[in-house]
Amino acid sequence: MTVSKTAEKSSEKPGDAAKGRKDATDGQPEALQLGELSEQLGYVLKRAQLKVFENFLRCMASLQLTPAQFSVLLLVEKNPGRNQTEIASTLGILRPNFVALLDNLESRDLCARIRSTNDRRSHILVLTDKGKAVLARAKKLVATKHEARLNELLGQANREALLGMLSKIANEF
Amino acid sequence: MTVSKTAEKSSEKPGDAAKGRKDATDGQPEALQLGELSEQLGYVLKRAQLKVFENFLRCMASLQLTPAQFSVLLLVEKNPGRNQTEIASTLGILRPNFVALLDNLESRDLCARIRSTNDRRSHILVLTDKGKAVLARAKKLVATKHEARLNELLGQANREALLGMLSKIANEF
DNA sequence: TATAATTGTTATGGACCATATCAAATATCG
DNA sequence: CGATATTTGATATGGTCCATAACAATTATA
Repeated sequence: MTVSKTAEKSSEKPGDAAKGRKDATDGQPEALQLGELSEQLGYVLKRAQLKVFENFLRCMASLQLTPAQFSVLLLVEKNPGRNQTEIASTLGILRPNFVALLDNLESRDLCARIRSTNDRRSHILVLTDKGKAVLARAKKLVATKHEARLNELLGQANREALLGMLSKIANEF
Repeated sequence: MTVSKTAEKSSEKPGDAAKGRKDATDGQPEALQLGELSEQLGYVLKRAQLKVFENFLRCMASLQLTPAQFSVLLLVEKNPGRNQTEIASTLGILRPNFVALLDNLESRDLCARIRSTNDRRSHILVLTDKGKAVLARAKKLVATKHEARLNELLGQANREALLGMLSKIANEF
């Protein structure tokens, strides 16, 4: 299969260069070739993560919860009575950076710091009633708007397989 | 190494609370329950992404290339003769933030900005010889150290399935 | 030709992440 | 017991990445 006879090497491959791209006279700007980039797991992983977070924020707009805040509420609900260091470290948040995050949640009356009676250095974390209520609504939003859309896109089985592989990477890589 | 056998059992449920966790007398700090967090795709996705980037940086330590820098080199190699706006935007990098990134690569003589003769506003991007050589070595490192480890962890078929699903999310979500 | 749009760039502010340091409280050990 | 070390929450600070506004030079458009 001989492709073309005259214009074989004569320029106009998608990215030729400084002398001859005429978008003005021509048509579209000719999309770039991603090439090996689309095979790089790190690249695709990052882009997918950004999309998922973006969608998460949209779904949670009415509750004004970021992914990090949501994860804190979830973890405190599941582990009431733990202190800041424990909650922060299992989320991979450094203690200094956890302070402002908690200040925010506490100022919105979603969770509370309680001085521990055992160890008066530490602050025990608990959800307030409002925090529990907001979290319940957040869970519903995530399930119906966020995760549902992922299921729709990938299918239930694929979504679970994806979760399993990502967990493996997160834990064993 | 005398193991005290008296305080073996403490009858504490994992998250009991402010009245009675005695790590001092007891054993381990009792790991927290992730609960629904481990089912949140966004959470697992983010953690996996961090792990993958971290490993990428380790593999590239000898070449001092970040994921972003590597992606720029890959894209410029595949699309020589494009300007900054085109390269940056297909990578999701805003033009202002792309300047410093390019300054870095250019100062290391990995790529070059060339004033276009068509449009003297734009800078055409090309890899230098050194840039091509470094990128070739980088590709080898990524293939043998980075992606190989992922294949080892997931298996070839699963790795490809993972890539496919992430691409779907990145593009269609 | 006058006006609008584009390109690379600078300046700037916000969000997130990491380290050092501190006071208060507790643990450890002589 | 008491001196020292460690832990906890907190502050200060710096780095990186991300986003917006603005600008000069250049090009496109009305």
